[in-house]
Amino acid sequence: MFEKVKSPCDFIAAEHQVLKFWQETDAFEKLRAKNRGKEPWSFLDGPITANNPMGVHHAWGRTLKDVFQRYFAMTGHELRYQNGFDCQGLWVEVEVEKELGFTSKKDIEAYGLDRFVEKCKQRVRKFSQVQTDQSVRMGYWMDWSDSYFTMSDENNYTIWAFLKKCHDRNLIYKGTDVMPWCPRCGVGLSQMEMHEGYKFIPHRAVFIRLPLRNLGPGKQIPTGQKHYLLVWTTTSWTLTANVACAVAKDLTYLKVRGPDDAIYYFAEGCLDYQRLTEDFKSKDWPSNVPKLSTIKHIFEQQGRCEILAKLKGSELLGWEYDGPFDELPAQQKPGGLPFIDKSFAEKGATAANTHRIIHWDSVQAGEGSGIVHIAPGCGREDHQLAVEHSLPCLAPLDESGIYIEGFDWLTGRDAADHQLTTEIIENLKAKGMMVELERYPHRYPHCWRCNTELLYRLVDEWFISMSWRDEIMKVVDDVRWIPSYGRDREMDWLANMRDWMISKKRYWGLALPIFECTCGHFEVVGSRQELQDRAVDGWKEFDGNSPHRPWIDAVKIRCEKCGQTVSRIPDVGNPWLDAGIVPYSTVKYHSDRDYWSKWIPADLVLECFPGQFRNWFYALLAMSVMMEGKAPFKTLLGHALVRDEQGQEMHKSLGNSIAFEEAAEKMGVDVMRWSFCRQNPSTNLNFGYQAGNQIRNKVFNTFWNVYTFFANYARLDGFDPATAPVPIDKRQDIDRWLLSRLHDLTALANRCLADFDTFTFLRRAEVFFEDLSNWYVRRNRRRFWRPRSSDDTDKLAAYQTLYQTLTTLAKLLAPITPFVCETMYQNLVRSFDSSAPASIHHCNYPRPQDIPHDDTVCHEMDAAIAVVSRALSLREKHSLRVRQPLKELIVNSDDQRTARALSNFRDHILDELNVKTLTVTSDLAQRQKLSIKANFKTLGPKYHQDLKAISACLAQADPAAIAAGAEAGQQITLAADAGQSWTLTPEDILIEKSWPEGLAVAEPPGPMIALDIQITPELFREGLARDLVRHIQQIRKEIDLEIQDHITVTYATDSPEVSRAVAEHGQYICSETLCDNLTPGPTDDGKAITIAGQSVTLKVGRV
RNA sequence: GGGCUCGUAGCUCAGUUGGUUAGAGCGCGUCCCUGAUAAGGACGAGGUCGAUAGUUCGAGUCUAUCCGGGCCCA
Repeated sequence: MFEKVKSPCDFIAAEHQVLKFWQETDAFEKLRAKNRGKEPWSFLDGPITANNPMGVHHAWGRTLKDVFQRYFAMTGHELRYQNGFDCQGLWVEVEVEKELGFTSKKDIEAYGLDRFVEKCKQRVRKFSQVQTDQSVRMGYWMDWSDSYFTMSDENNYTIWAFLKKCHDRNLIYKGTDVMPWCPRCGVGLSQMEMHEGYKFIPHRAVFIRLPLRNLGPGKQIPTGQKHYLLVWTTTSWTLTANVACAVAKDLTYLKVRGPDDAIYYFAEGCLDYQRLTEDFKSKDWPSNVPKLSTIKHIFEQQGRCEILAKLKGSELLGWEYDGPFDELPAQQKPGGLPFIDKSFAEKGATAANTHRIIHWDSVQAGEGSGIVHIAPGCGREDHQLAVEHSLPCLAPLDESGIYIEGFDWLTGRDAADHQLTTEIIENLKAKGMMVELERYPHRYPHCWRCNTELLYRLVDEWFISMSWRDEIMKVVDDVRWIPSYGRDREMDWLANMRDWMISKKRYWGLALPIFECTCGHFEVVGSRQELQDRAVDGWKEFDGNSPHRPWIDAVKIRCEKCGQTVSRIPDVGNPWLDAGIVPYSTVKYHSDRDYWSKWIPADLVLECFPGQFRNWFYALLAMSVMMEGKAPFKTLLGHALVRDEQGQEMHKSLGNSIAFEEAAEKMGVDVMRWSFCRQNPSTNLNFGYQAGNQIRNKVFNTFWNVYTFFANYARLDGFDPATAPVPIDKRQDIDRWLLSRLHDLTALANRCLADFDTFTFLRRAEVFFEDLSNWYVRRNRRRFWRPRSSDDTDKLAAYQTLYQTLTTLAKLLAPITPFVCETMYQNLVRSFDSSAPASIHHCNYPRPQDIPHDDTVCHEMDAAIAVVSRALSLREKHSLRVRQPLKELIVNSDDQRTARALSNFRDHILDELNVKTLTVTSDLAQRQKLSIKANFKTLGPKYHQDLKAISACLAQADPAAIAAGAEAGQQITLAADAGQSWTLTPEDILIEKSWPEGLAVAEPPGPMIALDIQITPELFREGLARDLVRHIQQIRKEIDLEIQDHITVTYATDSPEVSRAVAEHGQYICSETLCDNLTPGPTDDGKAITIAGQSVTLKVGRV
């Protein structure tokens, strides 16, 4: 027997009950057991960073992952259900540093690497547990005892194997490069990480003048003259490392007499250039920063600006100048600093004596002066230019952004210190080099973790050469990308990426198995065994520890080349190595190759795509191509970002982010899941409680209310789902219609979910709920209320139809909203059939072929609904409430289908519209009253005097006949009694059509229908009776009666109309309201109501 | 500068292989219904489908160019 169901439902409380139920009944394990050995369906989970609690944005991807896993389980597949945690890397270190109150790497070293790494591991364990608990709450079925951790030994050693393969192909190298560097983290940022932290902020920018030593070798500056290069920079600290200046050959430069009557050189295009005019208008422009001046303006302010000559950039090449900080020892150090180039050193080349103008294609006129200050130790392009033009490099900063030895008064100072910038500017002023100081806002990179402004440093790091990118690009087309432009994104990245920088000078992460000897030779160790075999020292200290710093650092090997004892490089690895190796490290690649082949390539990878084309997807593809020459997944589904309700990015600092737990307990997990699944994954999701409420009202309340309606009546009626089904042809058309719709939805659900598209499915499901609730249930309520009788076949048909629909619907939606579907299933199915699967998630997914479909009935219903909708519109237009019965609905139909539909669904249409009769006709238009008139305009000129007679004659004629003739374009002959006759052309007749009084008509487009809106006194009284019923029902509700309770009603009214209505329709009123006795009488403390302007007092009592 | 992507109602978005009158939700307005009821429903206003040109019998849909937004790369 069904349990009584309450409405509305406390969905959140119900979710907790279901969680308990699953846990107590081991539901997940039973599902696994059921599917073990079946065809595999392989999902590969991208590791979630176990560094913080998960947020609602994680829940999107995890919901989709769960949905597809559940679907493929219900269609009889074996799954691995392995969740992954990303554990290693700087992001964890940063959080641990915060916990411990550290501000620099020195703090970590002082604290002790072993303790620090242990703290990192603890943090990962803690948050992996938090995320596990959260995931369980959201109904994510995974084997939570078997999650993989990227910090595992297996994961780390498998990366070693990958790196070894790379090294076997000579792809690993150590390179120096200038890279963005976070002085706080003491670490270089990869190309991948750079993108995260650009911010529009103002810096102090300077125009300086650098005195020319000559105008090219041998061309002296005329005595008495001063010639300057005008140079501009936003990072004045880099001026200390200036080596050269760059111009573009083809650009035009001006020779200008400027301040101090000196000669200045800069690009012509810069003279009047309005810098950052667009940005100045934008809302991002800092309010305290004034608009930028043009060079012309600056010069004129300082005295003069007189153009003396124009030169091509090529004419400036080779000119030599005095650098801004040539007095620094570093500037005078042969070979540069700190990476001393021997060949330069031998020639005595210093930065200071190298200063000259070089060519660079990228120089443009515009921002700045068109003469670019080049500091090869402080900029990536600068460094490349230095290589091309054989310039020494000065790299002034250490890893904390502090000036190294050799920079005199700057040494030991922090380059990012504002005070230092001020001092540098003062210094330039004192040397007479300052021209102008300004504040210049620009997009400047920041560390995406700690928000520190980045610097550019010359460093040495380890790289994997990507010379083999073609091999990776080849497998990109083996993958199905959803959305399809993902493929192009990935290809774009692969075509443009630089070599992969894999080292980081940090502590918690993959220990790069690179051993570099002082002799220059380096080796890559490919496994733990290999390391043990080659260890000459430290194995004992290491053995028993995870392959992390500091323990791994103890192990030494012997250099193959020179025999020296060699240490591992201290660097740790890029965390995308950790995640990219997962299809190998977590799927027994090394221990069980058959198992691996069974699961890889995975059928599906599903992640949030922003960023991942250059991160995880890239690492997966690259590493797998290196390992096995193929892509490790077949389909990739990417989804976009979660925004707040207004479409703003969610940020804790903005106060608009929603914690997962809060959403779960306030909105409910099923609602959350629905909102994720109904979203087109390629567009950002605006997530919030208002949207959630909408979904709960629209979808969940509707679903629940239909379920409640069914369950409570079925319970009262003793409906038994096991009763032999009423044959489909013995059911009503509307039953066949509903089942056909269910058939269609089932087909769509299978098609969509197998194709990883929840969104199309759910949009259709929402329409289905509408139809189910607002059409099927509303239309069939009376079949369920009907008292029991000897022939209950029709009632049974209704129960069975709705029962099948609800149980099928629950199963169809079980992957999407596993909680509410489970709740319904337990009551609808399990309460009767203890042999049914214990959980809905153990059921087979519904198949369309098991549900009947009748095409004709669907089309007919569409036609019937269209008529109803038009008729309701007519009622609306004429302010006729539906409770007021009307006499007749006339539908014009000249096609068979509509006619058949109207006859089949006649009762539904009449009942729905509260109309007495339905007439179908093919000539509704004929009911229009035609009137014809003479067209005096055309007749006048023809029959001057006869007009009156013609007019009289037309008034006598049969309008229909005349109009028909005129419309057919025929000539019309009129004959008067007097014997006169006229021949009229169609234009001579004016035809006017009007509908008879009392008929409301909906004209084309759309089916033409008419409603007889004349309300006779009988109809009016019937309307009154219905109003009374409605009010009595309302009172029943107010005094909390059960639906099966009987009542007595006493009423009092002065209105003879109402009294007569009661007299005529008492029977009807009583049966509708389960009233045993409806009598006039005293109604003390009764309820006063007004119906149709008449006041009535009602008193209702339970029998 | 190059690549990708988007542009449909006030807002958020659907719109299948080109095919009658371009849809939904929210908001707004006017009502209705109520034995699903702390809900629900109907109707209405609101659109040059970013612009222009082209292909076609027919373009929101295909092509080209331009304008505007976003993402990515340089």
